Amino acid sequence: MARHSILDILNDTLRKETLEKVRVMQFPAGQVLFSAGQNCQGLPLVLGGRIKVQMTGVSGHSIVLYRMEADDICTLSIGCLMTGRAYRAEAVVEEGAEAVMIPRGVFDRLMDQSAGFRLGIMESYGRRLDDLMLLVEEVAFRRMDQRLEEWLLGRAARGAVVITHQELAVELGTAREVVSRLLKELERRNMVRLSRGRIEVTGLLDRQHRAR
Amino acid sequence: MARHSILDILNDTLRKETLEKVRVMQFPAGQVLFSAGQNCQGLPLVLGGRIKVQMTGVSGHSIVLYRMEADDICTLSIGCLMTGRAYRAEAVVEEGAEAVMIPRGVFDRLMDQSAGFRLGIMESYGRRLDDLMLLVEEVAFRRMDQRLEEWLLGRAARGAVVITHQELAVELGTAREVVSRLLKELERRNMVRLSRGRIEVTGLLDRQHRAR
DNA sequence: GGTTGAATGTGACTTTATCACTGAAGTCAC
DNA sequence: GTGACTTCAGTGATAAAGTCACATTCAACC
Repeated sequence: MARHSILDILNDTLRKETLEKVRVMQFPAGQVLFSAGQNCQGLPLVLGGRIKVQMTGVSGHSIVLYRMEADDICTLSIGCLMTGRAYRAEAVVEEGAEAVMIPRGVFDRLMDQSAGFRLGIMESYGRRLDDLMLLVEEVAFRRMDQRLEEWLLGRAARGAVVITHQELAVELGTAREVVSRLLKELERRNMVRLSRGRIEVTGLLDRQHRAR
Repeated sequence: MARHSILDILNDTLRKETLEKVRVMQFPAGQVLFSAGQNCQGLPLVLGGRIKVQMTGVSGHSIVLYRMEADDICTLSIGCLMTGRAYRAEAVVEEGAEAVMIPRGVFDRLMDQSAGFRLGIMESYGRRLDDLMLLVEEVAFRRMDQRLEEWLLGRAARGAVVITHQELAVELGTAREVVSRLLKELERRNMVRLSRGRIEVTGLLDRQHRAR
């Protein structure tokens, strides 16, 4: 069954009516949920899996803006849904995802009838704005070596990640060569072990646990 | 009288009730509308003037995220208002501004009663997300000299701006020295004339009008 | 086992950031 | 008006990051 906290908030009648009008959809890894220039068909409520949202600049470079996981709402879609503008970013499924697509009419009705639903939407928007503001700061001011180390820690503290340098460059919004060189340096310092398409974190320490 | 398009959308009863419960406030240039860490007192609807929203990173550097002018809604405040989280950014009045402060209760009521109000809020959110996404791309991938030229064009095509290099650095999210050097180079090429706290644009051409 | 394409490595060079200053332009007190 | 102060701007040296061009390596597939 479709499990999403924003649906739990609804009263029984409203939830029942909603569930009758939506369908749960499965998205295999790799599938593009939407891409730049496309129009929005409905508001996705993510039930599971992982979806990354990235945009490609005029320069042709891409950067990952944020991720959606279980219980997230695709906030980006709301604006496109309501105003009819096209998406500016692209959403790609990373881990087979499951989502409910809420069509415009149902969304309007839920916004009208449920204060809880409205709160959920507003919260989601707030989080997303926060995420993006933090990203701006990170991209503008933080050093790439630190950002790389943090990414690795967040993703694979003492484990291994399967990712190419190119993909990692898109995560951080930089160039592949920069990632390659920084990783090489980390390997030289015995903090990671590199192999083709795979990075094993062996001795990275969290910044907090290190002397500054 | 308080003129804001999102108030015009309301029906007469609702508008009247709303206007009774809010007050129009004046903010002189330089005043800080809110700053990081503070809690939100209400949703500002901007009636006039100009307010810049900027954040300061852990590094101590600041960057301007976006501006609000007449008819804008301080989207950032909604999240803080609804969830009780503190502001992460700071809003500074640039040109004497006028705004209506909508308290939480009134906001809830408007969201509940007016589909038009909801649409306005959602549109505003969508625009803001778009702005921030574009900013991320700009900061991550575009060259500083181009960004500087565009800023100057957008702000003072063939006129003069009163701004220090430091302030301009915050606009672009870079260091003062970088701005100084780039400006010096533009002056050398007779595209601007520099004086203390003032930049006169004399011969900058819009990119579209130039050969690439 | 050779071919192919993707992934990674690397040198050379440019742009941007950082640091540590110097000097110049305004402001204010007296 | 002159000196003291403060803010703003200029600059050299160096480090970090981005760009370009190409070399090498690896894995997969006939």
